[in-house]
Amino acid sequence: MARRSVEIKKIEDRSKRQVTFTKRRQGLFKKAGELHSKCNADVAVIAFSLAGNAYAFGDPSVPSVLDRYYKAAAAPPENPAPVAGESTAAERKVGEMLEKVVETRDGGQRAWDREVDKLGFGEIEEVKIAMEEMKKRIVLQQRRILFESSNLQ
Amino acid sequence: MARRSVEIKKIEDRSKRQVTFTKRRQGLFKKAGELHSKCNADVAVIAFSLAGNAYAFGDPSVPSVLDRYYKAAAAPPENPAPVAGESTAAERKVGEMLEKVVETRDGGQRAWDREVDKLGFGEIEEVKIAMEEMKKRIVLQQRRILFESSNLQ
DNA sequence: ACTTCTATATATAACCA
DNA sequence: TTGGTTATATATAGAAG
Repeated sequence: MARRSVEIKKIEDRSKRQVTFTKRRQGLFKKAGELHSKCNADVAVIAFSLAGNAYAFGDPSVPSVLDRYYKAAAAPPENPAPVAGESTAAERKVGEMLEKVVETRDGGQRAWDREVDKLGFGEIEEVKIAMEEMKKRIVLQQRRILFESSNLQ
Repeated sequence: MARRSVEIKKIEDRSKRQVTFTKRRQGLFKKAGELHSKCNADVAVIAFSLAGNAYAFGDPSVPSVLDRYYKAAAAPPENPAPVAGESTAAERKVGEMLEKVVETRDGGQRAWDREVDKLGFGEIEEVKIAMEEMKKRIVLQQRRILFESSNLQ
């Protein structure tokens, strides 16, 4: 690359690091664009500067590539959609509760109540925390949907 | 780069294109990793081959970078995270209910029940349908989280 | 298809403005 | 900060196994 050998270690000097980040980011985006035009491959690159600024590049667009990625990652052909991907026991529990409530379409207003009643006393707090996490995810997901068509930089 | 000049145009020969894609993808991922280690920058790269296979690289991980990206894209500094990005009235209602339940951390097992009781008779069905939609999103989201530590490649 | 192996094109670290 | 210039390090197209 340059006048000295590559030195894979972190650059300490803030100013130099900023310059290097900018140059390498440009190079990375250019490479990504070439991969797209030469190989007709969809590609997206996202990078955050230390300052916290987001830079993104996508061909044909960042959101389209990310959507494709989520679909590919979420539904690998050989795994036919295991019903719940919950990662903790409490989250699994919440998933089960939602399942039950959703299934009870005929049902009284007490569907939620019945599900909650089934919980042991100690589970309540765990489930609430899990619920909180899950709600954050829902909000994130919805923000994502809202910004489906937008592109940074 | 190589023995001839670069030719930005699409490579027609399938076999050559495949080889070029693999080589350039590796190069791109390597560059991304260097950007991370040298500049301490979070970075993600996603590429799809023409065959439709997904390849992803992320430091510190693909999902963490994507989450950061969505937050940055969805919450520009002047919009301080509006609590709900729900798109329908029923989904907004579900969001409010979740909020209430989550807030009642002290609370009895009846938090859900109380929230459901507040609904008008006609709202119940709408809320259930919204819940169903939201649950789908949760499942998708959770599948996504499952792939948090994995790097396709 | 997948590896090495070059010859050469590009990218870029250090300078300098 | 930003934008060149240049000397070198890397990346990679094509070839050959």
